[in-house]
Amino acid sequence: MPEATSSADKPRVRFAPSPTGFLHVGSARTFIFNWLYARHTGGTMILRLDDTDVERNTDASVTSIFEGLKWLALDWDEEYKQSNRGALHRQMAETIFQKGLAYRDFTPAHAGDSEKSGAQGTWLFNPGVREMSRQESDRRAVAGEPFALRFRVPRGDESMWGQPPSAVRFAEGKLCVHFDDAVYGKQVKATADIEDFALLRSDGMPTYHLASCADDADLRISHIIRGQDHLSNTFKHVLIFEAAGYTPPQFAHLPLLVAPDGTKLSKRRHGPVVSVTTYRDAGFLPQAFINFLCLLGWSPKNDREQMSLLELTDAFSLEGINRANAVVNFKEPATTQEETFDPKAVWLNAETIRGLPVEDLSQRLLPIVREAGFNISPEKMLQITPLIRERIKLLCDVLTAADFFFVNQLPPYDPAELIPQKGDSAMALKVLQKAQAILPKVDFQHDPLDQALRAAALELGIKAGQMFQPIRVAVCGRKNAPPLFETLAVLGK
RNA sequence: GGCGCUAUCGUCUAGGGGUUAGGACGGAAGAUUCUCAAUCUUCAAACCCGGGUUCGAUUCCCGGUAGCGCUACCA
Repeated sequence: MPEATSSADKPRVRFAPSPTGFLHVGSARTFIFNWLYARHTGGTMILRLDDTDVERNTDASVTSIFEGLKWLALDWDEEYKQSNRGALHRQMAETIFQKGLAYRDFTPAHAGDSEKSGAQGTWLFNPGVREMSRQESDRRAVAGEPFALRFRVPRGDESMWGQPPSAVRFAEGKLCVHFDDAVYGKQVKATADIEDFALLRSDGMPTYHLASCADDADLRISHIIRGQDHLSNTFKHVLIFEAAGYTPPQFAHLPLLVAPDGTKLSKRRHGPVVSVTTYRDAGFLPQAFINFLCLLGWSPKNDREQMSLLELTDAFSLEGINRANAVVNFKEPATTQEETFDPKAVWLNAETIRGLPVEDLSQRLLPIVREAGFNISPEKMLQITPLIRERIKLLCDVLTAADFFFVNQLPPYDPAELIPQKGDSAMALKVLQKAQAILPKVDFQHDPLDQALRAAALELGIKAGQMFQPIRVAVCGRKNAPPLFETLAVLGK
């Protein structure tokens, strides 16, 4: 397929969060997929705040979204706010209304809502209002009676839907709405199963469906890549686009991210593990986090797992997206502090850390160490970094892996730890005395330390390991630590 | 209740009418190393159920079941 040369032919995609909560991992993945698609195709990435729900919008949420996106360090080319575009939305509503494809509903909100769904079956419209004459409708509107504007979903008695190409046509004897999803394939739904949804609320504010479509049309969005929870809404959106005289864009719905219990991710139920900033604060690298999210619901189909942003961009395609929901395999936090992240995310992070140049890693580690109250120099940090690089999975692990480099006084530890394998406290004492005797004379470099301590072990008639362990514990305060000679060299006399 | 979507190891996934059903994480065992980590080797672990179609279905079709989504003047 020849590349489009005019920018008008390039894809335009958008990420459109509604600021009613913090940025969660599912939204982050939607952003990432949109971004990847835009960058892969040389298209345009748009960020649009879908803030039509005045009641539930919060500034804290807006902050959380920007904070999360800033950390991911993925950019966008254009930015919009729906609340600034009300005129556009109302204009589209007016257009649809004037075509006779929408009508005023003077029924008070929520009246008899318990009857709308449930055992009674599908609710389609409030009785009587759909057939109300234009004269009466106008009269009551002029009189100031509040109304919602509802879409007149074709029920088989309309003629205005005839002009091709229309998504509304008969299939198996039923009037149906059709569209082709890039992920889920051909989708068909009988209009008899679509209710007369609202376009405008009685306070004049647009609903999500209207605002979203009006903006997508106005911004010339070519591909709508979003969560699968919108798959059934898409029939309504197709209807809106066509009623307003636009060709619907290409849709691509993403499988949902769910919790290990199969339910959708929610902060209330599952805690902070669903929030992007939690991963940031726990010491994930944005690259690893992006990598992890990409593997949820998408596959390059060649067994590749660790991939750079460039490789992901290069490999990304809508065809690689699969259809089944994916579990984010975190463990329910047993204690309040313990976050047990998806093991694969942690592994990917550890791999990414290992792949980072020492200088970069050191630079990222330094602020964490300083934040914890240790005034350590960048030079020192640079020396420490290679010793712990293979021993940390999250950046914050630096505080537990390298603690003894930072403190003047080791916290108390069990003296029994000093006793070497197959040895006793007498041996430990012997070793430490020997070390005390010889170390002051040794040059604190790897090779001299190695030679001196091995020689000492030989002299004492014990194994090298038995020699090293008491020293390690005395120096580090625990048995498990980086290699001894390097550690001593960095620590200095 | 109605409508829609989905179903491969514990998890993420590859595959596809005939395969020893592949990879990764996690788990187990071993090797290596001054401990730990890293690394390497090995092992256990899956096609939801029932019908069809077919010489042959995990794969295609239908039904069931389960999960999820939508069914608001929320998004």
